[in-house]
Amino acid sequence: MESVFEIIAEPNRRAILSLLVSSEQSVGEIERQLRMPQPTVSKHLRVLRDAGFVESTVDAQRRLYRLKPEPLQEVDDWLAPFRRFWSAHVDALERHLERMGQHPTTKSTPAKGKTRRRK
Amino acid sequence: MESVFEIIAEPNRRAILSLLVSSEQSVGEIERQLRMPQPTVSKHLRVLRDAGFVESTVDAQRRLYRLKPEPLQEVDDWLAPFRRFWSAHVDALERHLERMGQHPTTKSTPAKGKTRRRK
DNA sequence: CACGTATATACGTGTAAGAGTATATCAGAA
DNA sequence: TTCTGATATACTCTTACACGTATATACGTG
Repeated sequence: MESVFEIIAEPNRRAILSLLVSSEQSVGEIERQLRMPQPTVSKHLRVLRDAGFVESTVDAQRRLYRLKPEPLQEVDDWLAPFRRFWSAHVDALERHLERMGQHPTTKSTPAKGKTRRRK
Repeated sequence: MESVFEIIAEPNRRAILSLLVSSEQSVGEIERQLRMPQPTVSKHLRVLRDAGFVESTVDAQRRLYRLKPEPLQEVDDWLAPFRRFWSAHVDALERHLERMGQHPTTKSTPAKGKTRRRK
């Protein structure tokens, strides 16, 4: 499995991680909320645990899984250089649109702050 | 190929992206710097281009590839909730270490306060 | 034109990973 | 102990994808 990027390439695993960001969950809770078969959940949790994305504690027959920050921070670190790159790009684009006096995609961006867009 | 996460799961593609963050490069330059066979480079560039990670312009026989920000921003956006999560965690850890009177990662603050509390 | 350089694509192959099903393990209740 | 609920693992099957090799396309130069 190797890298953290391969781990989060799997959609179900990303779903599980997103679910755990709010609070810890048991396997059954994950299973029900994400509507995926229990072995699937367990197998993905195994992968996530081996890679350090989650940890678990035992509560009677249940296992409670919770998030661990390090691996995703690694992804975040990898993104750092690109973040610098695209903020420069956004600035350039804004200056360009400014000179053009046009706002084709954004409708009069209110004020300051980073203009984050989502697809 | 679907998602941006699957695209960046491939180590060679990440290497190419990292290379392009500094400036645009031709296929041959990428090939030489990363020491990978030319068809490999071209194929990965094809994937990256189809996914919107890069764009290319023609310069005689060469094609110059450069980075496009949007897909990686998508990754960055997905990371946002987790960032909030782990910054809370770092704070908790720091408070905990504070109570323990230890600073394993930061070199400041010599051993002061013997508040040996356990959780 | 022919030739060399630069890049793209086609084809065949191996391998790994996810899905589904069945079963094993383990804890608690009766 | 036996039964039930909760979770983990084993096994098979299928598919996707990365790779290597070969070839095609395109451009520039002699």
